[in-house]
Amino acid sequence: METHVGYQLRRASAYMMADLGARLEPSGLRPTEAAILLVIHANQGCQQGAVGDLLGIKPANMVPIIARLVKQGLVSRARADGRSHALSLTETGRTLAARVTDLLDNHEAAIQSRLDRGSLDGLLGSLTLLRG
Amino acid sequence: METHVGYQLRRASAYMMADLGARLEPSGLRPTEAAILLVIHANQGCQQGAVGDLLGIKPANMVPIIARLVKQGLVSRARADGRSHALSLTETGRTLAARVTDLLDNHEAAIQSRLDRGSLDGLLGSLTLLRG
DNA sequence: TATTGTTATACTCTATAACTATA
DNA sequence: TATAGTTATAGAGTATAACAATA
Repeated sequence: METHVGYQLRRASAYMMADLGARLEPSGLRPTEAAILLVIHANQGCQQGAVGDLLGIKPANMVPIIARLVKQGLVSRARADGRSHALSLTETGRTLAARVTDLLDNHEAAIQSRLDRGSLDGLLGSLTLLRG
Repeated sequence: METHVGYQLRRASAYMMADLGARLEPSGLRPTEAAILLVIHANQGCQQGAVGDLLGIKPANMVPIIARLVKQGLVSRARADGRSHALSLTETGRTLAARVTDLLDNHEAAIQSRLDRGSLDGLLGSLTLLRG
């Protein structure tokens, strides 16, 4: 299996997700929730569907995730028009987003410390080509 | 998110798993089952726990997977000692393994066609460094 | 008619804890 | 005591189909 890119990709991704999940634990967020929080933070007032499109999450799966973030007091929804909601972070949400950004930076630093600069750039380029 | 290795890894892996799942459909196997089938094929008589160790699958999760492969008539178990089973492929299992190998080769070829030789080698090297 | 979001549901993979049987 | 496997259960992420409300 060592020369199978697909398999190595899967194993590396699984390892990273486990690392990220552990690092995010103090935030109380799961990886997907953390990603959504940061996307909303960077795009205040965005629509739910747009966030899903950006992260590759189907509309049907966005619903319970957003509902939980709202319930936790991190995200607020304002009626944009009759069928869409504008999402933004609450004060609590913004504070947590800053914390999550730090945790995620630590995670990325841990990954990147295993590779030299050239390998990192090459890896990012290759992954982008494989992404879809 | 474009410069986050962890995130790009996750997206690339998800895309690949979807592709692999679709390509394996005619075999009736899921990606994890296909990997196990090929490992047993390459290691006739191996123990269940050894397969799990190799693929990073916990013992508790191996149980239903192997049970299903046995039920499908692809894998047979022989008592090795009182507590371990030696796994091997049935005739049907070997035939399917050959087919699965072809499907997996197609999958890998599709991935690798997006990268040049140097990028591919670099990617495999980097993924190995990140794997654990 | 097309868009936005929702409900309900199922599947795949993974994780932990507690257990049996054997060595 | 340690090993191999098992049972039961939960969680996280993703998928599809059918639907309501709005534009």
